[in-house]
Order: sequence, then C-alpha cells, then structure tokens
Amino acid sequence: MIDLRLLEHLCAFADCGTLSGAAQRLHTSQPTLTRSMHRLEELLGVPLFIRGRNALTLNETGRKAAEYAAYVLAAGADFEEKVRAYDRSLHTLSIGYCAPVPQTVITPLINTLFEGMTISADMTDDRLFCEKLLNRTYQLAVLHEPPDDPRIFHAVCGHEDLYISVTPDSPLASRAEIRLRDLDGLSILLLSRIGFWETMHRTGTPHARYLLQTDRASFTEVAAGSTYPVFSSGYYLRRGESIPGRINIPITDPSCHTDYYLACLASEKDRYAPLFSRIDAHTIW
Amino acid sequence: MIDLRLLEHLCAFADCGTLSGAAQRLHTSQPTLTRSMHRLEELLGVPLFIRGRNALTLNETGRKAAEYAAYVLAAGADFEEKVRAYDRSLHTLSIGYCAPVPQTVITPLINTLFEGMTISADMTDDRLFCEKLLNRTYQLAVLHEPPDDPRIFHAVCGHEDLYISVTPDSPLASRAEIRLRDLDGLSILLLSRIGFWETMHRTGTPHARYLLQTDRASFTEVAAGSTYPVFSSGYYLRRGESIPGRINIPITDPSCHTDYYLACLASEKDRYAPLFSRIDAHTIW
DNA sequence: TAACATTACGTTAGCCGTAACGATA
DNA sequence: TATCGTTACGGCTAACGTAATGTTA
Repeated sequence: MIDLRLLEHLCAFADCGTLSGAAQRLHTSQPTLTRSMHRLEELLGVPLFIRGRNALTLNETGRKAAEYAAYVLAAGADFEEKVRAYDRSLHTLSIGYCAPVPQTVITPLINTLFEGMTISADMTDDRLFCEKLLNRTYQLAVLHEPPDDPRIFHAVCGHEDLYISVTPDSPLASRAEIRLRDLDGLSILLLSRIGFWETMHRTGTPHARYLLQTDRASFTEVAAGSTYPVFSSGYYLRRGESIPGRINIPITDPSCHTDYYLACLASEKDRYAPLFSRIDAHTIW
Repeated sequence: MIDLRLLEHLCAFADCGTLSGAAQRLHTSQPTLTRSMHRLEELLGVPLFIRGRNALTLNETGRKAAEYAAYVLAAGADFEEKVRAYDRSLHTLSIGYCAPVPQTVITPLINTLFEGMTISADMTDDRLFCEKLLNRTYQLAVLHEPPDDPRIFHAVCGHEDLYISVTPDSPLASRAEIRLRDLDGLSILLLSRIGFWETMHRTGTPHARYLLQTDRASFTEVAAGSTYPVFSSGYYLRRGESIPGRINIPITDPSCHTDYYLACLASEKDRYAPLFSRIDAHTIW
C-alpha cells in the first residue's frame, strides 16, 4: 500500500529537478523530500536515482516511476472529484426548459415533489435537449416537439398559444386574427431568454426589429409605456395578466401554437413518476 | 491527497457488509474501521453511509465510491508492479535462440559484454521471434532466417552445417555424402530442445523414429554405446568433439546448412552495438 | 560562498488497539 | 446474550522541522 504523498513528492522532484525546488513547491522541507525519495526506493526495492555527492537525478526507472505516479495521483484526485460529483448529481435536478411558461408552471411542482434537492433550470432552444438528457446534463427536459428516441421517455405536459398585444390605435387593432407575416418589418418588444420562441420569432418574422429586454420588470414597464407590439402568452392572458390598455389578438400560424413534452431518460422514469403523474396533459395552460 | 488505506477499508467494508467482518479480513480492529469511514466521509464532505443505531450500510454514493476506490487501489498496486517490472526489464536480457550452437557461441559473449545483467535464454523454433522482439518478450534473438521487418535490425552472426554420425559397420558408413531422405525410416538418436532443428528433422525425415534425449550427458553416453545414427554439428566436429568411433558424413540438403541472424529492435540497436560489433559474420562456427 | 543532498535529533501529531458503552435482534 | 457500531483513553509510531554536516560549482 503506497502513500500517495510519496508519489506527489516524486512528481514534484521530477518536475523541479532538485529536492530543494520541490520542497519549496510543496511547502515543506528538503529533509522531508530526501526521506520520501529514500522511502520510495526502499518500498519498491528498486533504485530510482543516480546519486552524486551533492546532486540527485532520476535514473531511467525513476523517470518511468514519476510518469506512472502522475497517473496514480490523477486517479486519486479523480476519486474525490467523482464521488463528490456523484453525490451532487443525486441531490441536484437539472432541467432544460425550451420556454418560460413551462418553467413557471413546472418549477413549483418540482420544488414540492423533490424537496431538498437543488434545482438548476436552463432556458434555451431545445434542439440539443435529447443529447443533454442522454449525457446527463439534464435529468428532465421540456421540449416543444416530442423526442424521438427509445431511450427517452416523455409525456405531453401542456400547451401554449401566442397572441400579439397591440395598442388600440394600432392599424392591427381591429383585426380578429393575425399572421406572423403581418408583423414582419415591425419593431417588436421582446423578452430575451425565452427559449425556442426566440428562434421561432427570428425565422417567422425575419425582418422584424426586436427590442430585447433582459428582465421581465423592465419589459412590462416599457410595454405599458410604449406602443410597440409585444407577444403575449395565452397562459398569462387567461390568468388576467395582460398588459393594461392592450388588445390581444390571436396569431393563427401553427408555429405559434405548441404542445410541451416533459421528458427524462427511460431508465429514470420511475424516479420521476410522481412528477409525470401530476402533470395533466389536458390542461391548456 | 487521499490515504489509500481509507480506500482499502472502504472496499473491504463494501465486500463484507459489516465493519467487524472487514476488520477481521484486514487484520485490524473495528474502531479503526469506524474511524476510517468517518474520516473518509469528512474528507470527501459527502455522506457515504446510512447509519442505523447499530447497523452501517453504504448509501448510493458510498457504493459508487467503493467502486471507484477499487479502481484507484488497482492503480496504486499497478504502480509498484510496473516500476519493479520496468527496473527488471532494464537488468535482464531475454534472448531467443533458434538452435543450441548459437547459444553456446553467443552466451559467453553476452555475459562479458553485459556483465551484471540477468540473462534469460529461450530455446525454441524461431517462427514467432519477430513478434517476441516487438512485444519485448525478447531483447535479442537468433534466427535461422533473416527477419523481414523494418522495426527489427539484424546481422548475420554465424553458420552451421549438419552431419550424420554413423558407426563404421553402418550401411551408410561408406558414403561420401548423405541426403535426408536416406535417413527417413531409421531410428535416430536426437537431443531435445534443439530449437528449429527439431521441426526441420520432423519434416525432412517424417518417417524416422526419433529417440529423444533430454540432456546432453545421457545423449553422448547413449550415442557412444549404441549404433543409432545421430546428427552432429559441424561446430562440434571442427572442435574435435565428435563421438568416438563414429564416421561423420556431411548432409547435402540445403535445409541442413544455415546462416544465423542476430536481431534486436531497430530502436535498441545502439544498446546492443557492442555485441553486434563482436560477432563476425565470416566465421563459420 | 551559495546551493545542494544528507544526517542527526527532539518534538509532536495522529493512528492504533484495548476497553467501555449503547443499541439491536 | 451475542453482535454490531461508536466513543474514550493511553501508548507509541512515524513523520516532521530545525539544525548541523559534507559536497560541489
């Protein structure tokens, strides 16, 4: 059973070329290093050094030993790292959201169902969500398209419709419904960090000029105090949280109506069963 | 920097399921084990056990940790193993000989040139000698055919001719020369452990009945006291070491005349240069 | 003389085993 | 009551740092 400190000392010496140098680097004394090197040779029963009267050099075996030692040290460090990471992985739940509304709806559910766990939520376009589930970056993900992979389990967890909110004096205000192309070219107020919606907007209205707001407070303030059209979610409108003085017109494009799919690794389905049983596929948020 | 003993203790506990069992296996006391486990948890900052009032069980993290620990321990053991093996490899010279005569000739040379090294000689058919040089089973090899691999350096190091030694009353005694097929079907006395010669004999005289002698002393004794023909090497005949009362007749088959090739890894050519410079390609042993 | 490795020596941190304790089946 | 894990305590090993020694450039 070898003492890893000996290996550390050996590696330091191999790097520095001198015991005093190594001692400095390791914040210890030369005698300690001398002893370690002797102990190492004795333990292995093999000479590792060429000893001059006042110079110490690694011999061929010593160089190989230092090389192997680095590997063992790495394994030891990895051990601590991996164990801590594993423990952390048991106590953290990383979730990828493709849009803000699912986050708003599902986060409280998760908080109550997995109490004591650290929840880490990610908000981004969901193109890579399957990979991120498979490589364990996420334990859960909410996508706007059903994942097509037998290793991934999923269930519909909700639905969202998009509206456009305009001021009464807007030329669009009288319309019963709107298409995305009607908005193309306009200046539109938009929250940033809205997941796949951003990609959808950019492709659906390539010539619109988006005025990005990074936080919801300033977004609502600017929206209330300006005439820029803004996108609104049916989820908020249904809860009465529309912007004061705005008319909300439904958008007819299919891309503005989406189902959401809650997904996890099929192998971890059981762990998240309580969550899946609580989501109601028929609720239109 | 983790103490490998802690990992050993953890693995023992994981195997035994109980601290007392692990303590027995490790020839130590339960308190030591208790302390090790606590220390490990403290060091990692992560719980590894489920503690009942008088029962200790690994939790999920603990099981993973034990798994990793086994790996680290193996790396540590490997370290000692590998370093010792490397040192040994520097001090031992393994040589493959395809025939006894090259061994007789070259061994003393090697002993003087590489004094202090452990010489390990192998005597066998040389079909695999190239591979064995490449995978470092041998550092040197003597083959009876030139190795055809750019990674292997070689030089002709000698030549051997085979004779057949018969008693004067043998029907073959009057012949000036002999072919192998003249011997096929006879009972022939043969030393074992003669490298590729054995294969050669078996194929050259498939119907001969070979009386194998495992050591040279009994071989010469039986040879002198019987009328069985025996193969003799030109090397020994030229040194006057023929069997008393025998007539030595040259064998004309090309397979009974061979050059020998001393070979080593091209990358180690320099290390064995003194040896190569001492072998004289023009000497017919 | 400065830098190096090694040896000597006294100190101490920390680990171990014995023993005692508490809990459980 | 036997087995298990934990805690307490005393002894001792073994590693450390300081200081001294010897050698080299």
